[in-house]
Amino acid sequence: MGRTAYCGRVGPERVGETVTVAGWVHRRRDHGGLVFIDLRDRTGLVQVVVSPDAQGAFETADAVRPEWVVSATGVVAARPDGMANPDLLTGTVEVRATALSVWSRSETPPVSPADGANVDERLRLRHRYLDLRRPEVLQNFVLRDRVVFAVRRWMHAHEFLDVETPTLGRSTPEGARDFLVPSRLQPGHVYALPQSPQVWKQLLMVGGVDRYYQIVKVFRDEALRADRQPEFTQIDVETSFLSQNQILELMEDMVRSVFQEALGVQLPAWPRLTHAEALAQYGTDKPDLRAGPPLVDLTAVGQEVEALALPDETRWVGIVAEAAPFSRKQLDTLVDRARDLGAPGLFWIRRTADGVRTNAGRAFADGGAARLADAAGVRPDGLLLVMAGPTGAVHRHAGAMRLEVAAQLGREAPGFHFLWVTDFPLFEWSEDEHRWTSAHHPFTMPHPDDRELIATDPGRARSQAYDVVLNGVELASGSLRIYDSELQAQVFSVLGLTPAETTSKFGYLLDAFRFGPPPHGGIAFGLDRLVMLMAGADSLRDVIAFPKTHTGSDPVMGSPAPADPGQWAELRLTPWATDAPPRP
RNA sequence: GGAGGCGUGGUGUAGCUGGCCUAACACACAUGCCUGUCACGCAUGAGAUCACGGGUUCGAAUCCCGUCGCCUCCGCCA
Repeated sequence: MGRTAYCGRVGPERVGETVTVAGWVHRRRDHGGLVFIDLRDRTGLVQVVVSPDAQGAFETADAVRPEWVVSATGVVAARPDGMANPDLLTGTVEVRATALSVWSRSETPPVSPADGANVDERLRLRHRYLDLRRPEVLQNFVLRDRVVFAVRRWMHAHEFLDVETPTLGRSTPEGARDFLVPSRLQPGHVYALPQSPQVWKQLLMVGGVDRYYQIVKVFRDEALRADRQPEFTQIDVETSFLSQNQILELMEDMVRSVFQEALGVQLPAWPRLTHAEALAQYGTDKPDLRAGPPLVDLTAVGQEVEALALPDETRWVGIVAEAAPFSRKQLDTLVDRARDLGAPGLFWIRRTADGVRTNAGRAFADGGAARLADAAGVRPDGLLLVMAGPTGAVHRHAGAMRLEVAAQLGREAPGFHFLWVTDFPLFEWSEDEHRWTSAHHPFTMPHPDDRELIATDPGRARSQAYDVVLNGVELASGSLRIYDSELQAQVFSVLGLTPAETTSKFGYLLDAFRFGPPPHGGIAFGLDRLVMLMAGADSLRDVIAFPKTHTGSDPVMGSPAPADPGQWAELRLTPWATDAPPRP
């Protein structure tokens, strides 16, 4: 064996040297009397030339096939005049082989590393080892490594301790569905895989760790999406004795330094919006700042000019865009799309040389459409989309339409647009369960100004919780935590947890809080999402080496798989027949 | 839990308003020829129970029903 050079790094500076390169046969071009082999490894391609003078090697070159593993020894030579390949990093040189060894053979691969990505993704995932041989696939993992390394370097420099927490834990109420692991030693009892190391890291703060981080797998048994996997990796962080503002600044600095180090990108300071501002301006708690200007509040004018006899509290919201790219038909499509979202309707107002055009008909009193366009600052050849409805719903719909418009324009600004969203509500009303639930999690510190509201008007109480949003994707979520047992008990009671339940479910945390818990707070970043966005990928699957499919199965090993009867017996469990009726 | 899309040699697709399909094309593969190619070229050849099950029909890749798998979205995801 004895490789002395990576294929992709055999450059003109090595001309004259004898090297041994090793890797996979990418392509073979056999000219009868002369054989060219493109040899590929992690770093790229280099052309190996085998001529009939090289006895032994020539016969071998005749036999090799794509994806065989070979090594070639030879002199690095400049290519003859006019024979350079500008598409190849190593295109000005070639390795003139004197020896060629076959280390292993390959059957014809089901997905060809040489033939690009245009293959069914499931097949690529099933044979991920073949997919990974493609440099553009591996590249994402090179980036991921750089990101992780940059995070660790920053953390270490800022005195954060990497402390591991258990993977086998306890199921907790609230939040996502847990993955459960049955205990053999204690039949009938289960562990839960962590949805986050939340409670552990709070206990570490009580333990005086002061600054903790961990790059750690977490698990949530919920429906999957392009940006959601059942197991994923968090950059989990917790600190003591810092204000919310200090935490935000620290974390922003961390991400900035990671972008600088891993991508060479200098990020500007991140804007901050409160949750209420985000909803009002973008109709979502994860605004995509690339998708055009914010929503415009047109309530004052809208209420004045509307001729529909809408309720007094109706809010009016506008989206401003260029008109030119939208045909009449596309505008109709937008109206349909708004209905699909559940919005009552969508008016478009188009400003032309000779006034305005609109689909609003008699919805507005005379000149109403023009007045709305004025109020929204629509320029000539501009377009205004107007929606009306109750606060909240109309913003949500308009926010979705804003993204729809941006998608149709196809002009999302490039780059990384971060922001902080702060002051999330403490509670959300669950229609399903008919009770208050935590907007973030049950340990979230209420906003200091809203303590009274917890008892009197929980829905209006804000929390000291914050999110990092990047290009419309929720990238991180965190909060200051409650460290006072009484306050914690009050929050539990709003959530409808009885003292007996809290003792049984969270007693260990409440116990710890009896022994001097420091003020603390933290955050968790979705590492996979971060890398996905940095890589410009569309799916988490592109940045996870062996991802699960949409239905949670692993195409490589074929998990989940039935357990055999002996395993069930050991656990004292009996699986329900899959065709059995749902449990009562 | 719901909506939509897709499933045809190893791969990507065409065919899918039923018979002309004994399923076409490209790539890959095999054999042979070729000393400057780089998606090499040329010639010849092999390779598919059209995802699975059922139905309609004289006749189904094509129409209908169901199942499975994959993808996207809504619900869900503290």
